[in-house]
Amino acid sequence: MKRFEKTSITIKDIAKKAGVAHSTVSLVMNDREHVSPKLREKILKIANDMGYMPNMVARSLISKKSSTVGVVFPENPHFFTITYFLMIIEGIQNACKKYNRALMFFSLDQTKGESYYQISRKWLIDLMIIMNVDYTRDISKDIQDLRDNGIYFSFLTKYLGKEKVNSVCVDNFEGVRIALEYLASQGHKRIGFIAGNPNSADGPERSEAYKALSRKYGFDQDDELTVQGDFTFESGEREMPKLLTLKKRPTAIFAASDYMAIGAMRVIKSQGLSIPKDIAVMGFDNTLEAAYVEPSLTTIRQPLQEMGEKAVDLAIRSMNDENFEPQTLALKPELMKRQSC
Amino acid sequence: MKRFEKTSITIKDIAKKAGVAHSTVSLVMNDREHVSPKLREKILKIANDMGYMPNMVARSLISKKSSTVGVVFPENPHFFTITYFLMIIEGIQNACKKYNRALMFFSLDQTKGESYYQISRKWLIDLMIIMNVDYTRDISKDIQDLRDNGIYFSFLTKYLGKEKVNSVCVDNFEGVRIALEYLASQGHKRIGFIAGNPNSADGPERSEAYKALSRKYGFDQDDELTVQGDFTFESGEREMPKLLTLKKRPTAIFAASDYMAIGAMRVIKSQGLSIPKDIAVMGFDNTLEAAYVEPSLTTIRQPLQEMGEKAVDLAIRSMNDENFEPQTLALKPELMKRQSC
DNA sequence: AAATAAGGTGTTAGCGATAACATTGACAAA
DNA sequence: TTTGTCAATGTTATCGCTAACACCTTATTT
Repeated sequence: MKRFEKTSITIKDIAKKAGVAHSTVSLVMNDREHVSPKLREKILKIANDMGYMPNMVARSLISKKSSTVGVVFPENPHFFTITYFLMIIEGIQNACKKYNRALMFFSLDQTKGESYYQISRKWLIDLMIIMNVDYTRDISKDIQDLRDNGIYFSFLTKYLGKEKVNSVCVDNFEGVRIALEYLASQGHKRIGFIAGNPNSADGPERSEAYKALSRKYGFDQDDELTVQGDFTFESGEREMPKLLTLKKRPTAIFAASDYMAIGAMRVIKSQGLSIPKDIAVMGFDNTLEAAYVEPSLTTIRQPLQEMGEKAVDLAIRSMNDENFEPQTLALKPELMKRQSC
Repeated sequence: MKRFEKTSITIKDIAKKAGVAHSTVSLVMNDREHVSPKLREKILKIANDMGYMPNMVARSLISKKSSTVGVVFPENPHFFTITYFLMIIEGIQNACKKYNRALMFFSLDQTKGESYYQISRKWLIDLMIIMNVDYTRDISKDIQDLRDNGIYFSFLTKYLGKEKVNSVCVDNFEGVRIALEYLASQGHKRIGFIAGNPNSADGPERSEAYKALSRKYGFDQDDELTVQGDFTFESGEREMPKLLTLKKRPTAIFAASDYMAIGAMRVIKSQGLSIPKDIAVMGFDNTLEAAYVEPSLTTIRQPLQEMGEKAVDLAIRSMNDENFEPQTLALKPELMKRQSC
């Protein structure tokens, strides 16, 4: 055995020292029955004295599952600097602590060409959180593969496919309603709307909610009041001038994301206009930056940490309960009153 | 074999189909020699057709190393919402892509009581990035354990112990110099300094640089011009009033972190004072928020992404080259001129 | 033409753990 | 005493993969 110069303490070492079979040690380590309390004590003591650490990899191999949570996130090169995702990850991390699992990250970019299932199999991950869905490709097959192989997962964002899957999202309709109600209560009647990424799940949903509700609240219905962004700061900066140069300027702007709202604010301020006196601005998400901008951004809070945590919870429940029906959790948003409205 | 109902494609399946031994398939999969090009082609084709994915866990077990990078981060409960760390993680993530490794996260909180080495052994991680060091406990032993067991690692922040280890940090002295030079060039002579966490590596270093250089640039030397923060927003908010109520008010504030600078700015603005007209503010770090606050924060940029990437690079080099001397990389900071000065 | 080298490929033994199954032994029932 | 039962352990076979080594071909050398 010269191949491995250094070997760490294994159950065999413990077994030898305790004068028992290694399988007995395994039973003790897994808190299973059929071991007398006295022997159990003895083995635990020896294991502790020797500084035994279970080898999770060996465990994973035999059990065909690693006790990790795999998070698959989008191809976006600057994923990690988007605080929106970060706050979700914090929630996932909390859940991992709770369930005593390690956390692994996969960017689809990195694993180019590999499907969710392939990633999971490669690393024996039995629990996946899929952070967004690229709706330009069909993922029914991916889902089927995961299902067929006993891999439990949740989507983070609403899943738009036909399948019943675990997914956690925010109640966009309610969020938009709260936002518009607040704007209405402030006396606004003419609202500019900056829509979000049409290829996402949230973008169209918020747009539709806006369309439906703006009528209800008696806002002006001109088409030119809606411009198309993609959730990014830059798109807010790009689209805002279109709204500012309208013959009849809106008195308030509702952006489908904080980033777009912040981009829009920058344009508004650069025109020498005052927020909220000349134009009020309302965002959506409550990312970290919302509290830091000047004036601070009134926005709709998504419970992002909670969403991350719940996504893991759902997947765990699916795993533990055969009969658990995959479900979509739409969490309630909340109005964050700040200075921009 | 009823224990495992479903089995995914293994090298044995491929070997059987190709009519060779599974070890030959292994050679092909690992791009090793001693396989004729023709056979290699054939095996690769079959593997591809069957949708073969190597089982990284089995690979890890036999080779005693998983091709992952383990990132150990501090106990801080809100770690993930601190953009400072996030930008570093983005760099680490980039490096992982480069070296084709997966990324695992461990919060020390989660793995309470486990040492760096124990974590690494548990998951067979042979490459670790240690995100901060709690200098209140001795980690010489941890380092020795890692070394003894062939685990390569880098610290992210300057390592203050005696051992020679890989570590990546920013050149704090140079950063402070650039900051103070700029303030001096703006005509400031009376500068308030908000110091950072004294238990970190960066805090004291920046304080000392400030002490040494403020004299050189001819700034006022009153002790009361320095207050003690801990890098957080709250500490900036807490300490700023002490500087504002000095008999002779400073004309500029230099905070050892952006978060403290932003906290200080909030206090200054709440007093009806104008930034930078009444008081200029200079930060340190260039976290995401610096660009969003109003007025935007002039600060010293730490190349955070680059630091994360370099930390992995160093560890990899240690691994690949027996003779590579562990080293400390002090990256050059950069002045980000914005509106607050 | 025989000996040697060198390239390909198969055989086999683990890595550290779990789990099915076999075995042992103590104690109760017959 | 004999048999049966069941709890407590031991034996052994994998998990999917890598690597040492044996073996069998072919080229190359003399």
